[in-house]
Amino acid sequence: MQSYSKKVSMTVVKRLPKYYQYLSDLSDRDVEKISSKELANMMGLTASQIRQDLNSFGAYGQQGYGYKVEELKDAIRDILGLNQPYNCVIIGSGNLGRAISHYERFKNEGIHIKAMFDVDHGRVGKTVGKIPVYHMDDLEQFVKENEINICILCVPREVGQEIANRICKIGIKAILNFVPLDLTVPEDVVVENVNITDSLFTLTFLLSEK
Amino acid sequence: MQSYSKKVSMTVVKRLPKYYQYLSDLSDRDVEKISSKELANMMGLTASQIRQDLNSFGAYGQQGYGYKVEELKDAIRDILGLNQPYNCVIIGSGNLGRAISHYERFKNEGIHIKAMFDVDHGRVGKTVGKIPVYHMDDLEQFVKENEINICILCVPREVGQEIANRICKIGIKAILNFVPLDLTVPEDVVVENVNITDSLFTLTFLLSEK
DNA sequence: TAGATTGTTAATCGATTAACAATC
DNA sequence: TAGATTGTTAATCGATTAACAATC
Repeated sequence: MQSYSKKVSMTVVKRLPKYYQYLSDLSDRDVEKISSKELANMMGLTASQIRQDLNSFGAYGQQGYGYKVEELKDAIRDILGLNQPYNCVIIGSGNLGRAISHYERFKNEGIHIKAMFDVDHGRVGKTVGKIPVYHMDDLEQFVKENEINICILCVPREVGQEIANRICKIGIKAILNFVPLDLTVPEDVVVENVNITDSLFTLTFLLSEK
Repeated sequence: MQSYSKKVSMTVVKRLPKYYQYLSDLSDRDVEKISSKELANMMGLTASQIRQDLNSFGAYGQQGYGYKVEELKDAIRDILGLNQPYNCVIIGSGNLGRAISHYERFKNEGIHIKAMFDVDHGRVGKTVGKIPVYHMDDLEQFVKENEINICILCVPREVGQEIANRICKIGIKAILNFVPLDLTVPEDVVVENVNITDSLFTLTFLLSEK
C-alpha cells in the first residue's frame, strides 16, 4: 500500500475518480505505460496539470519513461480509500435506489450493498437482485449488526433531513445523498451530493447560451 | 425577461441551480427580501461571494435593502434558460430512466419528457407513468416529429458512444449523460455528465481520510 | 439623517500553465 | 550518449475574500 503525506486539494480529489477510470481502462487493454502527454490528450487535460495532480500526492513516474499504468492505478485506488471494503445500505427502494443497487462497479471495488430499506409494505420483504428490502423500523438494528459505514439516501425531499438525522445517530459517517437538499449533519459525517436536477439546469444554461 | 451581457464563468453557473433552489424555497415561504449575508448563512457561502456571483450577470439588489427574492429568482431562472420549454427523451427505460421520468421538478420547470426508448421488447409498448416507451428503431422519426432538444442518456456503457452518435446525427444539441464515459460529440453539442460512481469514490476518499 | 447593505475595487489565495533542470 | 519525460519552480490566470465608498 502506497502511503502519501501531502494534503491533496479537493480540486484534485474530484479528478481522481476520472483518473482511476481511465487507468482502469488502460489496464484492461494491457497498456503498460503512459506519459502525462498521452493521458492529457485522452482526458482533455494538460500534461502539466496531470503531473501537478499526481505529484500532489507523491505518486511518481519515471523520468524519460512515463508512468506505469498498473502502479499508478493502484496508487490512486488506495488514495480513494478503495483498498478497504465498505458496507452500505440504500434507503428508499424506488427506481433510483434499485438502479444503484445494480451498479456492478460498486461490488467490483469492494463496496457491498447489504440491504435496502423502505416504508412501503408492498416492497418490504422482497428482494431487488439479491438485495433484501427491509422495513425502516429495522434500520437501526441492521446497521449495528452489519457494520454499515455508508448510506445511500434515495428518499423523498420531505423526509430527507429526518432520515439523515436517524442515520447519523446510529453512527454512520458517510452519506451519498440523492435528496435535493443540503443536509445538516454532525461535522464528523461526510456527505456527497448528487443533484440530477442541478445537472439538468446546467445543461439548459449551456443549451440556451448558444 | 431580464437580459444580461457579461460572461458568466462556469464556476458561477455551477452554483446557479443552488441559488435557484434556495430562492424558490424562500419564495414558497413568502419571504420577500433577503440580504447577501442571510443567504450566505443559509447556503454556506460568504456574503462577498454571493454579491460577486450575482453581479457577474448584472442582477442587482438595492443598497441598504437587499435582494427581492421573487425578482432574483426569476432573473436566475432566465439565465438558466428556464424561461422557455424543452422537449426531452430518455434513452434506456431501466430503473434509472424510470426514476428520472418521475422527477416532478422537471415538468414544473417546463422540461417535458415526451417519450422513453428501449431495445427490450418486454418494455416497448408500455408506459411509465404517462410516458410511452418506444423501440429504439423509432427514435429518429420521433425526435424529428416532436422537436426534441434534450436527450437523457441512461444506457449501458457498451452502447453509450454509439447511441450518442445517433443522437447527434438527428440534431439533438444537449445530452444529460449518465453513462460513465466521456462522450465524443460535435462541438455544437453540450453534454453534462452525472457520474454516480465518481461521487461515491469521492465519498470513500473523504471517509477514509478521517 | 443614521443604519444597512449593495456594487465594486483591491488584496489574497489557489489552481493552471509554462519552462526547464534533473534523470532515466 | 541522445532523446524523452518527469518533478518542480516560476509565471500567469482566475476565483475568493476583504474593504469601503455609494446609496437606498
